[in-house]
Amino acid sequence: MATRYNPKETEPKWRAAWERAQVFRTKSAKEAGDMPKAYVLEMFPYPSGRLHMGHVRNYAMGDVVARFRIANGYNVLHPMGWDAFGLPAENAAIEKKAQPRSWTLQNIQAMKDQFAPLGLSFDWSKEVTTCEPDYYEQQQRIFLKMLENDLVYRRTAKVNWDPVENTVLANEQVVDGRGWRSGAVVEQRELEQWFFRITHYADDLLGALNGLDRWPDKVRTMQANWIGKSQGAKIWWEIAHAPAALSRDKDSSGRNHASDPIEVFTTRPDTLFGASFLALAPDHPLTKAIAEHRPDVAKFMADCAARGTSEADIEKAEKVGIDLGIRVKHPFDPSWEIPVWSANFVLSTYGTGAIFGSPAGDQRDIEFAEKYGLPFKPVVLPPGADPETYTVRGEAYTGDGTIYNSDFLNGLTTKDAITAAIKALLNRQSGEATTQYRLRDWGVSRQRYWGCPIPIIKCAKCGTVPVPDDQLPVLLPDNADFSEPGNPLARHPTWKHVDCPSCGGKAQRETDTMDTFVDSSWYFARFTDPKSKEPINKEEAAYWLPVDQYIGGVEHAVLHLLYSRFFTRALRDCGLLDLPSGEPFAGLFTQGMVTHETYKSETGSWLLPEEIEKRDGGIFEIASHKPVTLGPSEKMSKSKKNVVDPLQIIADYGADCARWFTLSDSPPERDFEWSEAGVRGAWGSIQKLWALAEATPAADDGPATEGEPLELRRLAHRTVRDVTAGIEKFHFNVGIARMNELANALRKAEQSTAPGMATARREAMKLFAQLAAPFAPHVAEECWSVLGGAGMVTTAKWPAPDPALLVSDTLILPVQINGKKRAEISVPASADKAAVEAIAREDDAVKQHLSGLTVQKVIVVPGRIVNIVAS
RNA sequence: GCGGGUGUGGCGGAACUGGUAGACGCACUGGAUUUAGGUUCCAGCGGGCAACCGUGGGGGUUCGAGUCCCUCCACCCGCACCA
Repeated sequence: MATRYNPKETEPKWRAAWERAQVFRTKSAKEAGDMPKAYVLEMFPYPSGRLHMGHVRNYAMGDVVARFRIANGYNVLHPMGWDAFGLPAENAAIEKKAQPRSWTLQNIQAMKDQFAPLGLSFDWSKEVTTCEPDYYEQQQRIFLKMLENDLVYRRTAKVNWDPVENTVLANEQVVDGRGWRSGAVVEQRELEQWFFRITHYADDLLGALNGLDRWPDKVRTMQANWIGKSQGAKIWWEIAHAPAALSRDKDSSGRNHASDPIEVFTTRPDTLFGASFLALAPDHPLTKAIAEHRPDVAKFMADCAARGTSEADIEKAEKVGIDLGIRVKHPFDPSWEIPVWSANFVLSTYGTGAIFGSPAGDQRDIEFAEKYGLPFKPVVLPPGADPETYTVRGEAYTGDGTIYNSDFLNGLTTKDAITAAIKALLNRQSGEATTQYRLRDWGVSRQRYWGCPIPIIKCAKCGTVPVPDDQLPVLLPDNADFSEPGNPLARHPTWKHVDCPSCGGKAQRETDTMDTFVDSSWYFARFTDPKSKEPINKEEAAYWLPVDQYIGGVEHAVLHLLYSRFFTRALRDCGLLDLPSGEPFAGLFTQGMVTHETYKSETGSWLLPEEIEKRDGGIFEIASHKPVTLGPSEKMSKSKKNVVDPLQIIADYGADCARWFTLSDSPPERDFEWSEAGVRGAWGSIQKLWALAEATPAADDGPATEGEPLELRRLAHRTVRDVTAGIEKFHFNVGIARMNELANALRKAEQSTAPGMATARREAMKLFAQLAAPFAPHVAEECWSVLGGAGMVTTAKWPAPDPALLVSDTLILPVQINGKKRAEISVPASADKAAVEAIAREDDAVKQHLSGLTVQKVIVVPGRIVNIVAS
């Protein structure tokens, strides 16, 4: 008699069995012998304290890959850890009067308990927690090593300053020019900040993207755009005339604004003869210098600084500028004087913060020149245009063409003119070829408590002094005061006061902590030996890295992945890591989000999925029986209440069902729509798998070499082939579809009494259990056990399809007449083209369709199709 | 504006290098089992009475196009006054 599969009993049983047998324990490089290795990693979570469906989907995918590799005889590293520093802990500390540390550690424990029932194949002995001293001590060591190697430096930089919170805000925390929490208007402030010299690797980070052939193109493109390489020229414009009031003294950077040339970057030196003006960023040092004696320029600067930087603001912003009263000499004609303006559309953060305007060839320049009546002429003649009549008004021409109106560049193509112009600039020592990047150095200073302390001591006498190695880690004090805004470290009564390691005098600690992106930029290397006394165990890391398969959300496509790629290069060049390529992740997969329908009550408030019911073709609120408005399926979020609690699903249906469902239906890279009906479908699949196993005969009944039994075996082996390929290609949904087909066939086979069918069913069912194991591991173990499989299915050798069973002796071929399918014929697999054609011509349906027609041509594609062309 | 992606039944989606479009699942319909079902099982399920028509629209290459080429449209994502 069939029993119902009960995950509540079965799932804990098998998790305990895996634990006892230590099946997920990773072997070290030494222990592994000649086993192939596979490092499978999902992006580690922030310990919010609450597991959500996105986690389930992410970790279920990684688990399929990891379990598949284990079954294929790989030494697998599949670790888990916690990205545990960051703002939410400080917010909790403020709201709940808890300490960030205890709040975080509680959350970690809670989430560990929530992860447990999923049956994931983690080796918990590799656990890493970034807020623990054993982790951040090593991060401080890395920081100092990078400082030694000139990959870390300090400079003043502009930051978003919240005057109420007394802290720096990340760009993401500035909403419409105001602090996201305080609502205060954010100021731009100059602060001393620590930077990682990521730009040192800009070219390599860009070039090496080509080699990452197991990364999504989308992510590679996004990174390439982010790095933003452009080739062009620097041009030095000699000052012809500067206002008398402009200071003749050198400024702090050693620049004399009244006489030193203005440096400009351009990608279009070919348009130099079309120059109409120079424009400086409003916060360019020269603009500032002028502003000191020109109130109108000072006001212009202030207006620009007050203007929002959001996309919408930029869209609307009109181009405005102000003449600075300076004139510069054209590099190719010193008698030609060009006015220098400051303009709001010039960014101080890109290039040199100064441009030359060539209005006929640039849309921004033409708008600016026309607005202020600055004269200009076209210098690029589009193909086919008449030089006598060609004019440019309103709309710039940015395409290629022939250079004219341009002295020695006349007649050259755009491309040749660029080369010629750069050569001429070099000869006159007024410019040179150069490459610009959009990428900027990574500012890591945060005026925050809950982060990795920067291991630096500031001494009035000795400057910035690294904390000596034997004094690491610089521990966070555990009695931080969050009762006032600002950085608790900076106002802590004792923590920051120390003696200078160099001179022994009174000194102060750096009170900034590191951006949490630093923590996640090297954790994958730490996982290879999380207890190491070195930052990274070089031997283990050399064995395990790069990560063979990394899985996570596409929201990390740029920052996290770029920072990590930088870090592995920096670690390598500091001698801390043996990874010649510098690439941390050989394979990357970015999965989609989990979405759910949204529901709104009559009163307009959002409703939870469990607050509604669907009946009679409508949706109603359970409490009030009133109709509910169905909204689009969106990413699960608390604010829209379209969330489903994984713990509840696991309690109701079991982990296998939740895993199976999140992996079915949608391709993993796309969004996945959670639905109650879908879970029940998955529940049915799990029950069916168990029912089929239980109904499988206990003994063979002779050879299964013909008829239905043979067909079943063929299907089973095709399923092995297709599920294997599905896992390797991340087509989990297709793999599950193939298994459903096998399940349907096994169900049919229960009705058959053909001799050999018991043999075929036993073989097919065991294969099925093995194939299902990475997806639904608990029920697969239970099936394997009832089928009499040896050992555990988790460690059983992954099956290989029998090639003989992947081919048939007879084939069903479609027959087309003039490209339209008219018949199906059955032919021996061994039949040659002529024989297939003969069979096709004999077919009644074919004969009928050919009556009255003359056959022109017959195309036979062996094993595929027959197409008869007739008229 | 630049870059990337997607478009196939009522829905999610299959379809290897061009070769039977709609696998598998959901929803729905009919039937059987059951005291009952949000159970299980069986069957049907793109449109059209049919010839035929159908993979966002239009054109093309081909014996044959969801797949290749041209063009247009819609939606999504990333970046953005980047010189």
